[in-house]
Amino acid sequence: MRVMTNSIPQTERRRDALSKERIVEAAIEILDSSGESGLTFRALAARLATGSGAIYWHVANKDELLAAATDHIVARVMAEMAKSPGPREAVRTIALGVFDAIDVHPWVGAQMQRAPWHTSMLQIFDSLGRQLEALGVPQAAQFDAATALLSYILGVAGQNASNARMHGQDPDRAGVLAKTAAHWAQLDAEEYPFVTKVAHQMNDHDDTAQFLAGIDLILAGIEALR
Amino acid sequence: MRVMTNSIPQTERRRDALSKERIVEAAIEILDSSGESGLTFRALAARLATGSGAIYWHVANKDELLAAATDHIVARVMAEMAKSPGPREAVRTIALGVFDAIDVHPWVGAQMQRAPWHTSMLQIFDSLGRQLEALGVPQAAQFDAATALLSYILGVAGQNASNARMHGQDPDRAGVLAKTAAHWAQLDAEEYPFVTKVAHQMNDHDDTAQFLAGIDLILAGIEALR
DNA sequence: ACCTGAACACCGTTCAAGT
DNA sequence: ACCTGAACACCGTTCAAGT
Repeated sequence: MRVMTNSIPQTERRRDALSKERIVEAAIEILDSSGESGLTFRALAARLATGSGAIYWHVANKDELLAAATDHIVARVMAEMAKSPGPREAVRTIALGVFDAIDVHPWVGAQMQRAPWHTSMLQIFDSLGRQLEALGVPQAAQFDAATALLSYILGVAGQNASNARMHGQDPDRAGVLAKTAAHWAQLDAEEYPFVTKVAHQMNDHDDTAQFLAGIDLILAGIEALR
Repeated sequence: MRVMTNSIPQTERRRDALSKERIVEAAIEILDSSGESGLTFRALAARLATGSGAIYWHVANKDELLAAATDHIVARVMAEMAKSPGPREAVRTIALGVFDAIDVHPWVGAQMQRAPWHTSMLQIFDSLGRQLEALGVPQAAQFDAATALLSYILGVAGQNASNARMHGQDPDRAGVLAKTAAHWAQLDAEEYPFVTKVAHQMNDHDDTAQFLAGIDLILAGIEALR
């Protein structure tokens, strides 16, 4: 008769055992609450009630940790993406999904910039590219068009990330905009004729609407290719 | 009779005296040769044959140093910009000037992302915006259009910076592209139908041409606004 | 196999002490 | 007024030692 051991099988660990998943989840929580500068291996180890070296057993280094955290967010975005009727709407939906995710997790924007050809970016790139055929874009132009869309999205993503870095979790978004508008308005009109002219538009300014306006501009240019 | 001191007037210092200008110049040299990670106050102090604390007498902190270095590069780009005949060409010239500067100084791309509303960025933003009137863009749409152009430029800038961070001063750009193309080609065609389709285009790939193709796409969209 | 936590080799920044 | 360089408070990462 074989003796049954009461040891826990390898696939079924203690609730509080360390794993890459738990580490990534904790990292995302720290990134969301304390920003990019708040994520240190010491802070992460403290939250997981372990030593900083233990994390290195599951994760190679900080780059891999940030990449895994970004993958986690992007995967969720792509999964929740409802099928859209037309290709034009699909592109807007993808772009908006990324934009909203970065609004909630600004550090994702910085990470996307840092590793633009990582898996999570390739998923977005591919789903953008898939729509271009349906839009009637010639084969030869599809690559450039998809790259343009992705570059624009990454540009806005990076700016949102740096805004968050600068102003933290500042709830007074309107106040920041008003301050910028006032600063622009008082610039030398000889040196900055355009900025002084559009300064007032900074006040009643909708980030999301402006982002979509840019997407529409590129889409209009793409449709002109036919 | 007043005694003439032989002390050097304040405006005319010793050749090797420290100054913000000399510090910024040295910082740019280090950034160009060793990349962003090479610029430390210790390395900078060593190159200037002084103590690290001395730098802080002329520069508040590392952020100010990076901003000043970026201003220096951007100012040169904007100054060398020849007047272009039409507004369409002017936008392309500005964009190309920024693109080329970032090609030589990839760290500028990262810094532009970090501080998008700094003086040097405002100059670019303004000179882009000035062309839109001549393009016949309605007043209400000019702000969005200029922002879209800048966001796209910043997006490409950030990607170039991260490429440089990854591959350093790697002269084998073609080899890197070939490697990426090979990687894309062997991806699962079910999961990445678009990426696998365009993989071969990564091989004979011209960064500058692709960047300008994106600018032209946005310009075509802008011209459709009339 | 996995975890601990001290130790190492760095950072940016400060500051008492010099000239 | 400007410079020096040791010191401080951090980092990411490693690794001998534990379980």
